[in-house]
Amino acid sequence: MSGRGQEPGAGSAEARGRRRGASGDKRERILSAAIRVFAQNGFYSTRVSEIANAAGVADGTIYLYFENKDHVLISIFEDRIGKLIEVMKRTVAEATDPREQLRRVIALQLGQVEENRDLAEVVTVNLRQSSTLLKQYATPLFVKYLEVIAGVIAAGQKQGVFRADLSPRIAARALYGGVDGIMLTWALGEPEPKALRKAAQHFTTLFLRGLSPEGGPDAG
Amino acid sequence: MSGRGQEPGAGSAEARGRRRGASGDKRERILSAAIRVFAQNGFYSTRVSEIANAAGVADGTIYLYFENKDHVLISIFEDRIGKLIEVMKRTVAEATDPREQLRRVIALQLGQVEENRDLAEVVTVNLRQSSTLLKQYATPLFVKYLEVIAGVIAAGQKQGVFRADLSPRIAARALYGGVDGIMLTWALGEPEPKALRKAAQHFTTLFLRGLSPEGGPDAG
DNA sequence: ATTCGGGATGAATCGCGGTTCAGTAGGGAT
DNA sequence: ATCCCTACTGAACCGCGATTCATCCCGAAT
Repeated sequence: MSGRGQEPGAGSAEARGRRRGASGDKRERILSAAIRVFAQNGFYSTRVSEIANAAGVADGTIYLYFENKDHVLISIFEDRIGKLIEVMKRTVAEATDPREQLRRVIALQLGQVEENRDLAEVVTVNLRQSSTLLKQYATPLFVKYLEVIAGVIAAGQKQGVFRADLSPRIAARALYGGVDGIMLTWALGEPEPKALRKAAQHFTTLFLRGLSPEGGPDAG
Repeated sequence: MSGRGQEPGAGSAEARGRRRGASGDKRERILSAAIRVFAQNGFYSTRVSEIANAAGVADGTIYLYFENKDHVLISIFEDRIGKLIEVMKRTVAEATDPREQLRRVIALQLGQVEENRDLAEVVTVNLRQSSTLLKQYATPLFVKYLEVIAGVIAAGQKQGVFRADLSPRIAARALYGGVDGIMLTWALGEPEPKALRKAAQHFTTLFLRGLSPEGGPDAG
């Protein structure tokens, strides 16, 4: 929030790879450690020293790379979710049939999650922490996400492959909610990856069927 | 967590209505004040003194009725969500057609929420706070909720009004997730009650259509 | 009128943990 | 070999806020 923050390694030194081996990726190490411990304990129950410990750095080092504890979480959103949205846009662009696009979106999302259970937990759980600051950063990303989905649905409606009497934005929320609900129960519960894939399968079927205009059956 | 906690007013005195007017409902006053401020600031950002202030009692009074701050939140879940589940069971029992049952469940839930936006925010946001303690109390309730829904869906499948190739439990999660997603965006966003009702309408349509076995169209 | 008992009060306590910053270390330049 | 520069360290600081408890208050009982 202040105005300091010249992160180390931002200068020319970093570019030519300084220090032991671990120097350049310290920020990254901290972020991924933070994901791990936030997933484990939740944001508020996590001590900065725990993040430092998990990352193998000193407490103070965190503050060389992040303004404060809040910004560690914020950076997780910006880095990881931002990337996810980009990937999602690209994935959508790879197909033309809106049904196929939705299938891919769901698969992508739950697939990502499968590889990174901790990130899933951080996202589903901590997106909701109500600090005004976090809302401020998370909400725009969330909206952007919804817009991508809603866009696909609207396009499908225009093409006539989806029923037109549903609001794309509401349907997008439902899609988000469904995926999120599945992620949540998976993140909290049984770690079997099979379960997740099956759930994705069923949910896709359910959702596409829900959007289908007439008697046209559909499945993933 | 210890073993003290003889809450005041638990004895005979309370039964015959003691003290000013406000005595017997103090616990209730605290709970509803807590819902208000938790919704506003989130659990962790809320000071106990803020709850006390909002309830019009002294800080220490909170501890006459609740073991600690955690238990205030836990009590909200037990009181409010427990009641919601009871009401839901009764609502389900009022209808026989599974489709109608689901319609009512969705309407009930979003209806409740409409009357009590703060509770909605507390539930959607704080159910996820990751303190082990909270999980311990919230998860069983959550499971119970899912079981009610899954039961309705399974019954519908047996009767042949829902497609049988979807796991009732997964569908239940999707229902939960969808409702939750709608609640979330509503709680965070525009306060128009119209929007919520419309969303409920659309979601019901989407979901029932998704469950429909053949070309049988369906709507709420 | 006085005493009794328990609910209510809220200022003081006390531990916790985010943040700081004086000091360390090590690589490069000379 | 020495100096310099900067990333890094981690012990100490300090404010915050949950919790406590000595005290007050008020209705009831006698």
